[in-house]
Amino acid sequence: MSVDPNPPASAPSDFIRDIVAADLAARRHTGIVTRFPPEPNGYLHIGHAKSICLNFGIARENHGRCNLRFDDTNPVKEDTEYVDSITADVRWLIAGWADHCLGFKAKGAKPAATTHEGRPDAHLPSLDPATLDARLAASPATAEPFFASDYFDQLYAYALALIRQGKAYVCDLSPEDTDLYRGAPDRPGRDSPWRNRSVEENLDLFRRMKAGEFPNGARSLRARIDMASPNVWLRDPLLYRIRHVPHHHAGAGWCIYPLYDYAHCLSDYLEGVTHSICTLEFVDHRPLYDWILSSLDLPRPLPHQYEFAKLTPGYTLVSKRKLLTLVNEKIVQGWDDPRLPTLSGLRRRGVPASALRRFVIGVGVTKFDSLTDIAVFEHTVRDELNQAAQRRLAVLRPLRLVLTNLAPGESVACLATNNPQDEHPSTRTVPLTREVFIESEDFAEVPPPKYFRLKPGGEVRLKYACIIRCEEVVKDAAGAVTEIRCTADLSTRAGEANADRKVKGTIHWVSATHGVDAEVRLYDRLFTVPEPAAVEDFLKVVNPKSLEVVNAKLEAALADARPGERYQFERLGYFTPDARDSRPGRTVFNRTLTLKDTWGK
RNA sequence: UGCCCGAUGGUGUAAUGGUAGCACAAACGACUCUGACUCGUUUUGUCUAGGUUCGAGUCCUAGUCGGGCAGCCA
Repeated sequence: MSVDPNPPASAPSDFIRDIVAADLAARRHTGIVTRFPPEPNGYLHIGHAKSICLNFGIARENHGRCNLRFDDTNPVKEDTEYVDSITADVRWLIAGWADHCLGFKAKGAKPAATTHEGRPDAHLPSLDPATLDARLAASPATAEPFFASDYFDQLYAYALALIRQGKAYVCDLSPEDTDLYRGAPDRPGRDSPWRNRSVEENLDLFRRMKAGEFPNGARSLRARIDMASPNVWLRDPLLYRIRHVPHHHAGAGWCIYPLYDYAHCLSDYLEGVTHSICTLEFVDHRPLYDWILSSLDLPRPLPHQYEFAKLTPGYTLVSKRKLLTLVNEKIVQGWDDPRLPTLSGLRRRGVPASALRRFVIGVGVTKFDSLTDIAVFEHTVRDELNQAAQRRLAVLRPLRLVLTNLAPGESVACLATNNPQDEHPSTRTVPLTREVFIESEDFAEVPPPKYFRLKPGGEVRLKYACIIRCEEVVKDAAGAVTEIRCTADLSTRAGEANADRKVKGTIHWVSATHGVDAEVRLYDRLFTVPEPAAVEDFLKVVNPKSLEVVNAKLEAALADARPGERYQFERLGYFTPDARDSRPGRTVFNRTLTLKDTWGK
């Protein structure tokens, strides 16, 4: 026996992981199965990332699995477009981290009738995740995520069983009357007049509901629990409603659809889920989750529900409805707009999945609703990108600068470091020419205090090149600066006699003759306040400067940058080619984040 | 005036009856061919009141404050 020389650094611990560990220690389960259960009615966002990382994280720490399951019990709001985007987003987020825990099933598979310890059962475990990748690579059409709608037959059978036990009944109350009979949180409800129908009548009516004999809303199947319960979710909650609409995954065979509370716990059971982790608003539903499962004669260990506080990051929104408003009102340009906290938006913006994971894992898991400082997220992204991003020179707002002592055709080769964070950094050559562009804010005719960039008569170093002195400022008729004329001291280049001469400022630049033009999109926070969700009209606090488009000058090496690559434009920030709008020969860059700026503006 | 959940620096969290720690943020300083990175220093905290205990952020009681719950949404 040897001790692991490299135990995982600070393995995360929280109240849910403690429960999982205790369950394992007590041998309540032989393996851990979690699930991530989105409804396919919108795009995944950073809040979902926390849930994904929690569920997949627990699976990977315990050599378990996490099933991706679509909670698709309401066909009127759902669409396969979302199934596809959600599947892609999840796989992107966990790639290289928890792929080996991803629970998928064989395409078209449904729960199989089995027996467990001599008792009848139904079960749909996941495919072995270890072979899933190979399977998907060889034949993508043979595996798919789980769908609650694949359990409709089994769920129907369970409903019949509940009816036979007198634990469910068909209710003829209209939706309005159902509301009235439910009472209020501080006032008990009243029994439905249909609560005491015979088992035979309930069976007959429920079969006829399924057969399509009744219109939408005419009847429902309800659990028979307690109309006076202080917990409103126990006041004979609906199990099935009538909806004469086809289903995007299950097809046209159904006109009754189960509700969340009924479908979710049983879906967990059918898949062999051990720990069903959801957000705080479901705490009140837990007794119902347990009631349904314990009311049926289920032979395998029952899953249990645990709740945690969802992630609420500052300066943004994570409400599907409000996100949809931003998209529909054209405040942003789609679900994958880089300003949105959607996973597709963050990906397009250039945020690495690894940084997103580190962030959502780092905020911790508690039962306390909190507002997470977006600076923590930004710090995490900068930290990852600082390590990984290649450095390049780019000028966002060009100002022409002429080096008067260089000849017009002259080109001085300068060695630039690709990434100083690398242990053995590689280099590239950038050409210094008579005319270059510098950042217009790196010159000030009347410099503010402590300004150590270029000013009349002042000196500054051109990064990777040499020290220059500002000799002359050229202006147009309106008095605006159009050109700076300087002399270059080539003896201060690396390797030359005066290479070590110090000047306070170093600025970036791009050769006017070798540089290329590019559209660069400068993104900023979408909202001007830390908690836009708390504002009456969130559209009033949209940041009018959340996107600025500039025509930038880039060093030539950037001409064939590809989507997926990430760069640091020195002294400016992190940028990535836009995957949607870039064309060969015309790369569009998105700014992921600026560099931290302790000098301020 | 029902039920449920919660409360630790500015923010997010850790401490599982025994030294209140970490990260971010902020401030100052060092370094610097990125005002980045890195490094150093500093500021700020257990909601209140009782109780149990040698000892309480932790356990108990009461209160205060905050959040959730009355979809045929999830």
